[in-house]
Amino acid sequence: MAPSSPYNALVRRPTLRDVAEGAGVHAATASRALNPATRHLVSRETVQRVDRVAAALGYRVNPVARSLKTARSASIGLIVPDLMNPLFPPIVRGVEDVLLPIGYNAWIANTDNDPAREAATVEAMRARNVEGFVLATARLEHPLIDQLDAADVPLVLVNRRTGRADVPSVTPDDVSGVALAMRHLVELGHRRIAHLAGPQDLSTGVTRLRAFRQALEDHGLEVAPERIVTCKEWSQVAGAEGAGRLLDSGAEFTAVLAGNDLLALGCYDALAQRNLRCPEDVSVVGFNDIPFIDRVSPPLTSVRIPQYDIGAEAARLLLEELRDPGRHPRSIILPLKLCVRGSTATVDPHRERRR
Amino acid sequence: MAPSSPYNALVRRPTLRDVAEGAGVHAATASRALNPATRHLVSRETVQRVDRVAAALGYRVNPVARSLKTARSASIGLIVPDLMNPLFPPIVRGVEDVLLPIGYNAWIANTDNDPAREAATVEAMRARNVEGFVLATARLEHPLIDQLDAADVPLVLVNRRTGRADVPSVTPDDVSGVALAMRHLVELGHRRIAHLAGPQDLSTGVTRLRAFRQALEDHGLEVAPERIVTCKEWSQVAGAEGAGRLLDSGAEFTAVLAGNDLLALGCYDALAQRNLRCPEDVSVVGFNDIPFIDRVSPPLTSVRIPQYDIGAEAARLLLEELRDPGRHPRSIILPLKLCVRGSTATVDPHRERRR
DNA sequence: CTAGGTCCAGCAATCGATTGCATCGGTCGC
DNA sequence: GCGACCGATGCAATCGATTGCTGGACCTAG
Repeated sequence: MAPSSPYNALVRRPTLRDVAEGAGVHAATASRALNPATRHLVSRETVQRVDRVAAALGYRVNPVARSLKTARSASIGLIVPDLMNPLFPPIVRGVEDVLLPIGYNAWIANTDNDPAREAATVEAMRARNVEGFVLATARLEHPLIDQLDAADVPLVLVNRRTGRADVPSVTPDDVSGVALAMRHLVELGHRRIAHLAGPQDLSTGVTRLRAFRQALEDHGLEVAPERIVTCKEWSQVAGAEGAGRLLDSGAEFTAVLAGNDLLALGCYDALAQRNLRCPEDVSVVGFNDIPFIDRVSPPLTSVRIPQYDIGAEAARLLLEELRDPGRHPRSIILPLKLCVRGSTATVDPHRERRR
Repeated sequence: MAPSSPYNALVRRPTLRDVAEGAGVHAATASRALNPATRHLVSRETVQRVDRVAAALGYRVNPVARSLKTARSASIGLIVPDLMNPLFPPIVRGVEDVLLPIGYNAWIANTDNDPAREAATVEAMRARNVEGFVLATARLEHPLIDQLDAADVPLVLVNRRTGRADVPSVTPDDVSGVALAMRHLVELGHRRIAHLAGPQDLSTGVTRLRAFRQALEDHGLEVAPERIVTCKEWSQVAGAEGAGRLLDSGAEFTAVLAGNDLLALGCYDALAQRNLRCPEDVSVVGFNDIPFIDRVSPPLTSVRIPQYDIGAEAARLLLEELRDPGRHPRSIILPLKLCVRGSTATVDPHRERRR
């Protein structure tokens, strides 16, 4: 159907001009009548007339034109490092469930942990006038975030934070989470506990490691450097590799606190490869309590993070920022709880002596 | 900083006019010089001059303005029913990995299996001039898809299809997949096999059920209606409920073919609740081989779907459609293979007699 | 020497909505 | 009875890029 078709008028999306014409008013008046914020500038009857015509024609504002004019978009960018990590989908849901009902859209993007891809995505979204970002990709050193913050782009970090101070964020209370896990292990009789630490360029990795050390001290246990191994990334493979190093190093321990669930899974692999059993030989605790982690074998004892709430709170925080930009940045720390499952057991005194 | 700040010129994103001015040409010329498709209309030197100025100013085209004018957007919509289902993230990745390198963006959205939310999202995306859709939400009866198709919106369905014929799609070869799974069970000695069927308003649910019946016939086994139970949705809860009905009905069977992995997990739950063991008492086969399903207990034997490839192929198909809209719709069916794991075992002749 | 053609670049309209300012009729207060 | 004000609406510029058309410069062929 050629654009010059006589039926064109019927096919084309109605524009504001069509509505205005139908209602016998100027487009400006129609615009004001349709917009709740400016409706009061237009007489009662005109508003009704315009509304009726708009409904009859099935008029919907063209967001592209509006966005060009207003430099806004009623949408925000939601950037996650890796959608395949089960941690993130629930966060996405939380964000969406808060934003969608009030007419905001969340544009989801995956960076694949690639800063270049992240920069490109953020740039593309900014060019499309997104009004702010929820970022789940923060590193301790994160030039892009510094730059966005400096440019006063509304921003909320989730899960992880950057080294810079005052970017609003919603994060789990990692310190308490580690403390919970450690108390659990100590109560089971473990004294020599190892830590599979996460990447040390991420706040979560650093914070959990620090909290691990602190917990050891709090329980009067020795802080043995050989029981701490750092993994390059939050993945099962890296976890297996790290746990392998730990096991092969000859370090003595009866339990492992893994920096997150994927590392814990990797730890399972390393144990199995060496014919060690969990929890009989080594207890393992994870972090995040990602979906389905209660179904692995053995079911992983893990620190539960309120993933959905993190997303929801982040969305609310961002909306606050959008509504009143001058406001002092606020961060939220959400409480955690420990889910005890089959991967942790009391330490076997016999084995304990042997190892 | 007020918008009238003297530094405004430095702060503001450079526009095409700025570039044109800097290069001493008209904006139209700058536009043509910058656009590869129209570059040939401009003299060599002018192109170079404009390029240089654009680079110096850090000019980037405003996609909103361009989109308003051209009614295109270099982006497509990617609609999934439920991001929390681990099946979908790999598909998303596949789509992104094909589109991003060629300058297309994928706007991801989650419908939460809600047709209203889906319609709203699709409408919002169309209003933003997305050039096409990859839909993972197809139902057999799907008015929205019919409507999009009728409006000649470029469309590719993934994973599921609609009842209407000629919408291009990329789907797994469900029939062969079921055949593989069934042959495996038969080879293990199973003769009485039950099916936890998926929703019958989805092509996957229907196709797999039909293939299940066919496989029974092919192996000369009885098609016993009491061994077929339908689940309302693809979820663990629905699977547990369905398997519960199956187990409590008194139907006799030694193996269950679950319509997908989540149903299989639910089946595990129902078995555990009744103190039945898998695979000793009942073998279970899943479908999709979602991430981590090899880690559950027992590791699930499942039909592997090339999830990433489904996404990638869908993106390629959509690009083809965009490049030459007249073309006849083409669909792709991807081959599957069976991953045999711990949830299936030879049927125990003793138990077989007993049940 | 001129008609016709090619190449290059500018002009101006356009996409669709928003918004500061002007206008106009009418009311109110003095 | 007149200026001030107010409420309602229209006018026109604007956001930033694209593109059909026009026209000038220059070349070539007849």
